[in-house]
Amino acid sequence: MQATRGLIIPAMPLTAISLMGPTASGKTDLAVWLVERFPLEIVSVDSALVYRGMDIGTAKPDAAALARAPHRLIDLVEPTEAYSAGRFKRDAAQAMAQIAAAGRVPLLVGGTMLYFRALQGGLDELPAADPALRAELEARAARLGWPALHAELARLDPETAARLNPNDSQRIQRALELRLSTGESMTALLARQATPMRREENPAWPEFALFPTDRAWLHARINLRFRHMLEQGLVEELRALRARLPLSADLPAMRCVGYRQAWRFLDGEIDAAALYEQGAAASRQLAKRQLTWLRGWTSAIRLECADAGVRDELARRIEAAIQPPPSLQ
RNA sequence: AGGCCAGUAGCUCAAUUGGCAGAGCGUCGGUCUCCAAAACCGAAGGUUGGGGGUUCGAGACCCUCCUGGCCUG
Repeated sequence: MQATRGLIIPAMPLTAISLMGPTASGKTDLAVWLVERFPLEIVSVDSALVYRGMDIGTAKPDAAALARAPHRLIDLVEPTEAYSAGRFKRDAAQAMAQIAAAGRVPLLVGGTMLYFRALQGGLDELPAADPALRAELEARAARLGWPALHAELARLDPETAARLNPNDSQRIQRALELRLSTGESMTALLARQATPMRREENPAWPEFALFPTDRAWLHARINLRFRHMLEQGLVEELRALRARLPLSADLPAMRCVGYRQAWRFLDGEIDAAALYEQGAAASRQLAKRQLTWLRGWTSAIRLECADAGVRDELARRIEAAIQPPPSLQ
């Protein structure tokens, strides 16, 4: 037990606090508010906020918010680059260590659920992505179709092929990539791992999830927010990025919600009305997938985010987590 | 006022000479081991504008009413 900044740290140190939630659920505002009241420091858990220059469409916190509450793991790479869950796991571990060394507790805030899972131990040690090999597989798929590559995978790694749909391009590509680069099947590589996938049953630190039960409420917020993004110049932001960087539509950054649709608008494929409709719809669908993750995330404490009292509720729980009752000390 | 065209799933539209009402998008649910704001899978949803008629059988043909659009005056 040690005293840090006047707080009693429990014998089992509090390594972090997670704040998860679907897009537009109010995570950032809440996190900034919490940082001003507790010895916390924000680590962004968001696969889109890592891209420099993509500010409007990702709802990146503005300068004022960042001044009040600095965020780690935003603006890490150019939109021409590909980030990854593996890299996030390393970057986040480093950020969390630095925050802990400074006597604060990392507040992990975001909606990229695979990244949260990776942090909780759900990513085994596997070779990183191989861009050249992926490009080769991509080219082959363009010629033969993904079902043909799925058939190939069925010969090289029957177990993995059996659980993948013949159209599941990304996972077929990943499994082939592993098999071709290491000579071993993904099945064999995973079987050798000492640490089984932990999933969400045994979190290493407290997890909170903003979970709106009223879908219409969330949809209204999403629609309004996307309209504001367009008014704030999402299209212009992308136009400038395209002028500055050698971007293409198939880059991960350009497949982000809003940017994909703005790209098609700039190319004249859709009009302004369709840009709004399709962008808002993509955002609603993202939220739905995030909610699907959260439903199965049984260890997280759910908070009704449409409720005005959510702030104080969360503050109370965080206070209790940071400073456990005397009986535990 | 008269004439013409249209009305089918939440939206946009298909449906052979009258023969089991479908698709895309959206919506909902799910999958998820280094692209995850990605990629993929599944489901629900219809008194075919209303009423009447012809027919073994009508989304389709006939009558009538309603609604929208266009043209003419």
